[in-house]
Amino acid sequence: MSHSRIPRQSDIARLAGVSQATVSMVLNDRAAANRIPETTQQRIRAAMAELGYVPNIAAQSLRGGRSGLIGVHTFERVFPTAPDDYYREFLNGIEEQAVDSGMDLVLFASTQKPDGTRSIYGSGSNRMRLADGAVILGFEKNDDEIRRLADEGFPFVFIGHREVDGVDIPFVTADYAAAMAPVVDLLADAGHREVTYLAAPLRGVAQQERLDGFEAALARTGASRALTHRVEVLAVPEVTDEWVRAVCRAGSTAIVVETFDLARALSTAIDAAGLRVPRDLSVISLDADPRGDGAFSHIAVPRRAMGRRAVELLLAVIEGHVPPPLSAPVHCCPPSTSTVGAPSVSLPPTA
Amino acid sequence: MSHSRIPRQSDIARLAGVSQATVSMVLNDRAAANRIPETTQQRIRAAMAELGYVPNIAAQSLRGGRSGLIGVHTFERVFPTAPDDYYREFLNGIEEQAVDSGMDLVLFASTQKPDGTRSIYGSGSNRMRLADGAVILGFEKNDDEIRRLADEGFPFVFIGHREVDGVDIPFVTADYAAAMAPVVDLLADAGHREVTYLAAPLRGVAQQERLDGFEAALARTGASRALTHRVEVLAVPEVTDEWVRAVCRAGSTAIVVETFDLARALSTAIDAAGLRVPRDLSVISLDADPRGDGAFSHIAVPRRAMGRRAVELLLAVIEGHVPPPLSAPVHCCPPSTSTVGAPSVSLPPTA
DNA sequence: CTGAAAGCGCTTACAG
DNA sequence: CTGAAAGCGCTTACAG
Repeated sequence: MSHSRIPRQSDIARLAGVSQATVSMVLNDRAAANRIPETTQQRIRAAMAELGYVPNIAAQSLRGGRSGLIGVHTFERVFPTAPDDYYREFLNGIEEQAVDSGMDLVLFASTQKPDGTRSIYGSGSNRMRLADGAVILGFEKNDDEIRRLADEGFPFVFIGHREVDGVDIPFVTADYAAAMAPVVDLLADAGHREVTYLAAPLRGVAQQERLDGFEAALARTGASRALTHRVEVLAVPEVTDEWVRAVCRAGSTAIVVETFDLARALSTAIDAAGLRVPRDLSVISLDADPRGDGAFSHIAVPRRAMGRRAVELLLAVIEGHVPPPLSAPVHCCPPSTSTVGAPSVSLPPTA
Repeated sequence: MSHSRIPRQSDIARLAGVSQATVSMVLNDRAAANRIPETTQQRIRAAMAELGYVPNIAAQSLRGGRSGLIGVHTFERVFPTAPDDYYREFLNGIEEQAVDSGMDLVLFASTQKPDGTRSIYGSGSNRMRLADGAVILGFEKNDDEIRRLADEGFPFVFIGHREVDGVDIPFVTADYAAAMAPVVDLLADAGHREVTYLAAPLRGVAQQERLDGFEAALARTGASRALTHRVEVLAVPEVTDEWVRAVCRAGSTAIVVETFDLARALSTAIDAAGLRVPRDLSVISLDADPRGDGAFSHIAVPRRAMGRRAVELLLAVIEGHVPPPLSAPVHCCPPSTSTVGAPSVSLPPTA
């Protein structure tokens, strides 16, 4: 337990018999450019190994260098208590790419205010500047803080489509519009005339893009295929067998369900209503169940890929390689057909 | 997009007509100590507000030593691909306490080597020093790296019981030994004479402590209650209805299952064997299902509480308040009785 | 090929 | 009551 003082570059320099600046050069691979002889480099590296040298990130960062840190920020809590973490797969992807890129991740927990929301500047100081850049995700957004961040020239990217007046925001989004076309085709091909779109009450960017994409696809094919839709915004507890029966009675023969938690509730409700999919009702989910055992045909939002892509994009922004605005679309997978069938001709049993 | 330079203390000082040092004093609430007049303070605060001043963390950190960062390290991957993340609840707890303590979290992704393992010094530099201290968790351990870390005087705590020769490691563990006593009592009280302990093949610290605790509790009450046990180490796919029948035929009337994934498999297998719990077989799980809908009575490993406690402990270590060695036990909750009944008198149906 | 020096933005004794 | 100065550990021109 020697508790030896943490070595700094000057310690290495002394041991290797060179100047501290030379140590820095070798460390930063500027050795070749500065024509430092291989033997000197080896001596320096040996000294670094012997003393167990590790750069002081704060000093590097202050000097203008890189910290090797990628920030992850949400304007709400990162690890929700709910068992099905919406952020989970994004984080997995971010982490994977961080591993591949040799970066570490900073989760900004200190920015959380008593009300549970998170603020970049709320604590009085922008902790984010510790990192070389940040990936920002989540439902909430705060245009003022985003604008200020951009104004400071801090590199960041969003997961999900974001637009803030006067700021060019690089973001990664899934190509919902493209993914919705096959969904609409599938339903139209099967002969459906009216579909109910079961939407989540929390209208985050991802949710809205799905609905917009769906309606756009519908409009595009509207002329040729006589498929209409109605939208219902429901919370999970509201998705009951009663509701399912009402949907059928109202004339819908298919349901497009927006999120995996609604899909779970819908599956239960359909069972409770004594209906069978796709015999009595066709269903497509616009989100894969993270548990991997979703009841319905679905398109899968490629969250993990989006997380990976966000880090790649951020790294490019940090390098200054990206002329904003730039978005990096990620394709969704098309749905399979198993829970889509022909429209039911008979009305379902009432109560 | 003014890209106005980020204001620093000297900018405020100029605007307020004071020196930069005075700005620093006001900022750090040393104004009173230094008897700076209220009017001057107000002028300074007004200037800070006007320029939107935010302290530079890197500079503060460089000067003061603290980074406000808590490292989280595992010797294996942090975010496994498996849907049921073993680390998940620990991380939730760590994050919660970080929020409460105003610290940020660093996930060391850069330390991952191509084989998927993670090494503190493997990359040539100890990135961990970037943080004020670290919480280390997971199955794997690397005594050499731990020893070196301790030798450097770097503050860290473990989640899970760890012992390394020559190093006093502060850790947080659940009090498995204490939690096993009621489990054994429950089974003995119900009249069971032989119980099968279904153990996970991955013998991590937590697993071993559970088994040790169980056997210790058995030994303690062994004289008075005639309860014997046999241990079977099985992977999830090996937990079949066949196996369940074999267990019953061999004379066990109860099963203690070590982990939640084994518990899930066991539930399916028992159903497949046509048996009912607790009528034909009593079962206790030694781990709560993260999904929250486990089939059996269980004791719950307080992972979230352990995560929180680990951060608290780490902060104490960082402050130098803790005379190592120290362990912070966390109690398990006792099991309820609903899936424990009297031993079945009849043998189960064969095939 | 290598070193001396400036400076990143801050805090903290230390003088006035 | 306030300012000038040192120094935290680094990187990067700039001289030799």
